[in-house]
Amino acid sequence: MKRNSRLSLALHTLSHMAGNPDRVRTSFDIAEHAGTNPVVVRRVLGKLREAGLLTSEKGHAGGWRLAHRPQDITLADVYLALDERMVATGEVNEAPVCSVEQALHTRVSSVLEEIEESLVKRLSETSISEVRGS
Amino acid sequence: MKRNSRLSLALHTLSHMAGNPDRVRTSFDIAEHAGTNPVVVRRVLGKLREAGLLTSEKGHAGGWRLAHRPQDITLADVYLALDERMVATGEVNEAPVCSVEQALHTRVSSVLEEIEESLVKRLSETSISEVRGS
DNA sequence: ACTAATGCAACTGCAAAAGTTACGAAAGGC
DNA sequence: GCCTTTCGTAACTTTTGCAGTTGCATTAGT
Repeated sequence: MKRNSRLSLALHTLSHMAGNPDRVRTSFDIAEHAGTNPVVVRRVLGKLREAGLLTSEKGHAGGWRLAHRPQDITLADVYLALDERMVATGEVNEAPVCSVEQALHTRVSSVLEEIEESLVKRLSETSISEVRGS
Repeated sequence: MKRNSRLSLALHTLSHMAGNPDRVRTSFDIAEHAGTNPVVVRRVLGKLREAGLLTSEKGHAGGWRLAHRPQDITLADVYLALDERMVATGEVNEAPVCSVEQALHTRVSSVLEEIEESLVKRLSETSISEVRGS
């Protein structure tokens, strides 16, 4: 797993959960399936819990579960929960050195923001329950 | 300079060149203005030369110059010359572990490819000569 | 009590990219 | 012809972000 690994992990996990929503899964099981580490899983899924997509329970028989029906969770929900912003950075030009750079930044940023929006819109058209069926 | 630093450097430099196309600039001058290092500048601008956007000359009075009229060079040309692909990765799933992951990858990749295309299209609408004027 | 799970903080390891140094090649001025 | 200036490029070092790891506290079920 290389680039966008957090997003990949999150989407992969939730897609599986969508196929069997009642089953509770431990970080350990998820990590094993995804070829990673329970702590990493908890870090990533923790963000999804903060966003209200998942719930987690401690102790015996604890683990992770979807907070909503699979068809009510879209790829955009997952993407936004991780606040990754693949396209636009939202960075602020700390020291706007020269006017050309400033103008350029403004111009490019607005394009990137627009593209970012259309990415989210596109992702919101697919729920995690409909990933199967190519 | 942080993320997308190569692209930032390239766009910034070319935008300046567009404002005074006949002036030859050395890597040293460009680096100084951009707050970086001549070798880094040569690395980045070298890609643009390969793509036919710039020419460089060695020796006394050598340096960098635009290969075309500023209005004929678009932001997309620069972006593509660096082959950065901000959105889509073009990565191939080396070991498609499970069918869910496979289906997910297919689905997400097609969205990202589409977004990548629209980014390039959007960037191609602006030339480096029209960066001024917010 | 004991065990199994999350939550979290701190540290390590690694890989990608920038930065740096060094040297060779070419072009022009003297 | 020699010297300076510039690019071209390779090799190395530094920085940085992130995954991975370890350790421990907390919580819940048996």
